[in-house]
Order: sequence, then C-alpha cells, then structure tokens
Amino acid sequence: MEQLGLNDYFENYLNKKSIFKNKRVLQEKYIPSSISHRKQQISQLASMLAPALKVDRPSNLFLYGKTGTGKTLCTKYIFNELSEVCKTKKIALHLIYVNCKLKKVSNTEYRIIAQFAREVGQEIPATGLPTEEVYNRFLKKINEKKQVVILALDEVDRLVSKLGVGDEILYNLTRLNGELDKAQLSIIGISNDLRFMERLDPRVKSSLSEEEIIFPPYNALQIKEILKERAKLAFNSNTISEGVLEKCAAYAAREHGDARRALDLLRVAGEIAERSERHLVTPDDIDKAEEKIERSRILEIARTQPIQSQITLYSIILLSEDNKDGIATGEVFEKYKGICKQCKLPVLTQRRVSDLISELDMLGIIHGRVISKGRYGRTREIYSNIPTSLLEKVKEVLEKEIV
DNA sequence: CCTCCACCGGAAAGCCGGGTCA
DNA sequence: TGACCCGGCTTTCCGGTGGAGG
Repeated sequence: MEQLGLNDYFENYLNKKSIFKNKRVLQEKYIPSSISHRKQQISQLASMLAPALKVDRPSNLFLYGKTGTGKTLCTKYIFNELSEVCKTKKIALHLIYVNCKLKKVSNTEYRIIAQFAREVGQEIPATGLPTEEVYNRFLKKINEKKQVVILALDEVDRLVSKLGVGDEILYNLTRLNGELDKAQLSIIGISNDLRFMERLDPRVKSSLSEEEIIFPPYNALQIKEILKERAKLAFNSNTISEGVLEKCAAYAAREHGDARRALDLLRVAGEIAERSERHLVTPDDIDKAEEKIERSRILEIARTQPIQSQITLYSIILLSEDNKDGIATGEVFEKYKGICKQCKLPVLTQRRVSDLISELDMLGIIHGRVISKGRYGRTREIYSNIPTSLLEKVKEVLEKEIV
C-alpha cells in the first residue's frame, strides 16, 4: 500500500506542470549565447585577444569589476568562441581558466601553478615537490610546441591577500614568458578588488596590466533586462507575476549591481513557489528567497567551521544573549576556555582566539570593532549578527558539533 | 597632561600530517 | 629509508594605543 502511495507521488510529481522550463539558465555556470550590456567589454576583449589567432602573443590584460558584473562570464564566453575558431582552423592556442580561490580559502603558489600544469596535461602531486620544480614542469610542458597559452586568473586578488607577501607569484608568472622559446604565454588577471593593483609591486603592476578593461556595475534597469531574458528561458510562460523581476533587480542593485545575486534570488524564489504548489512566483517570494539564502549561508558557516571556531562562535552567542551591548575579547576567551575544558578539548591562546573572532567577523556572522574604554583598556566590542529567529537553530547545530 | 589598562595585531618560529625522491 | 618540501594552524614575543581617571 505504502509503495503504491509513493508511486503515485512520483507519478504526480512527473506530471505536475513545473514552473521551470530550464532551471540551468539561472545557474552560475550557464553561458548565454549573447551577453547583454557588455558589448563594449566583449569587443575590447576580442580585439585584445585576437592576435593569439595568428599565434602572436596578446598583451597581458586585467579585468576589473565588482562581483556579478560579468567578468567571468565574458571571459568564458570569449574563451568558448576562441576555442571554436581554433578547433576549426587548427590553431595552436591553449586557453586556461583557473579560479584562484578554488577550494577553501587561501590558495597557495604551489597549488595554483600545479593547477596550471594539470590544465595542460602535466600531472603534479598535491604536495611534496619544491615549488620551483612545479614551475619547471609546467614550463617544459607548454614549451613542447609552438603555441600561445593564455592563462585567465580569476580572483587573482586572492593570491596576494596577505599584504606584501604573495605578489611574487604574480611576479614569477609575468616573467615566465621570457623563459619560453617556442611557446608564448600571456595572462589575464581578473579581480573584483578595485584597489588590488595599488598594493602590487610596480614591476608586476606594469607588466600585468598592459591593458585594462573595466566592468562597471549594472544598474537596476540593466539587471531587470538580464533577468527578463533569462527568465524567458528558465520559466514557463505566465509563471512570473507582475513586479517580481523589478523587485529582484532592485534588491540586487541595492548592493552594487550584482547580477549573479539577482539570478540566485530569482531561482530560489521559483523553487519556493514550486514547493508550495503554486504556479506563480510573486514578489513576496523574492523576500522569502532572500531570507532563505541568508539563513542557509549562516547555518552552513556554523556547521562547517573548525571546532575551535565553533566554540568561539558559541561563546559569543551565549554571551550576547544576556549582554545587549558588545562583548569584550577577554570575556569571550574566558567563556571559550570554560567550554573547552568541559569538553576536554585543547585550549588555544587568546591571541589565536582573537584571530578566530576576526575570521568570524569577515564571514559577516558576527561583527566587532576596536574600541577604547580608557582606563579599562582597549578591546574589541563584539556583536552577533545572527537574526534572533535563527539563534536556536544555530545553537543546536553548534551543540551537536561540540559534544 | 600623563598613566596605564586590556587588549590589538605584526612577525617569526614550531609542529604536524601530507607528500616526493634517490 | 632518511632528507626535504609544503601548507595550515598555532604559539611566542612584543611593540603599539585611545581615552577615562587621576
């Protein structure tokens, strides 16, 4: 009997008319056949990379623009087009796209170079080799034949984040071309940190940004048009009610014209409507979507932090419950110490816990600022950023981990 | 105007678990 | 097998520092 019920359910599910026609259109990795409001950037990109088709080395170039302004999309788009041409005309051009923040936080020189090497078909162990050796293998591999290699480094700023340190990776990279005789190498840097360049060594700066392309944020109107195009492909007709796209665009523009965020919102809103058996997405769903995205982001962070960081967060939550104004680092540390002892876990130094607090701050899940209380010292004033409606749930998650 | 609190945050070095290589 | 290499996390050390209270 039960099985029959389940069968019916699935049967129903399949027959049910979905709101979505093709949900993939709203996903990040989808590349539309034409890109709106980026004509200028596309043609610049194309003209700068075109020499590669004659096996001449294109200039290094640099793409700026905040998140969701189409940098990655345009790059991938151009890469696709280029490689089409190369395939039909048999041109020796190798395009490599790497996102520098792949997997977890800080990516290192070794890993990045290893990643390049793998992209050109040279196996590299995950660790163990001297970094120098990885460079050599990479160079040797691409220098095997006469060709142009274009490296796109998405989110390059991640490579340099630790002020001062790290720009040697870029320095090395920009110099690599000189060590090749057959092959030629050029680099596309992509960054959403507008002040990134200022922090760089001038030598790197000049060679990396032989050419620059700027991606300005989309305005609400443009985002709306983008949404409209995508929605047409992604949803069945008459499933989007009046004002949904406008609201979605307005929310995304409120930040800084982040088209990706707008698309996420729309997709989640669609899912919400669908799950509640409606055939219409309403502006209200956009609000729900925004809340849902934020909630799951927070829960995800709480769940995946390393244990010591979880305990720190837990301490902050506990303390902020009966302490409306900010908490001091010292208080957090005392609480933290107590919990660690109780759970028989090693206790970290206050210095370290202080860093954990900063990290949680970066994630936006708490916030704090350094403040002086005169005679009573100088400390960070810490507040929780977790909405009260989510507090219990977060605590639950953390307690499960801590025990 | 000076003091001195309670921490901030940079630098450097150590440890550990992952690996290579000859 | 032992000598090395790497990244990530942590500890150690320590020079600051804004401003309430004297």
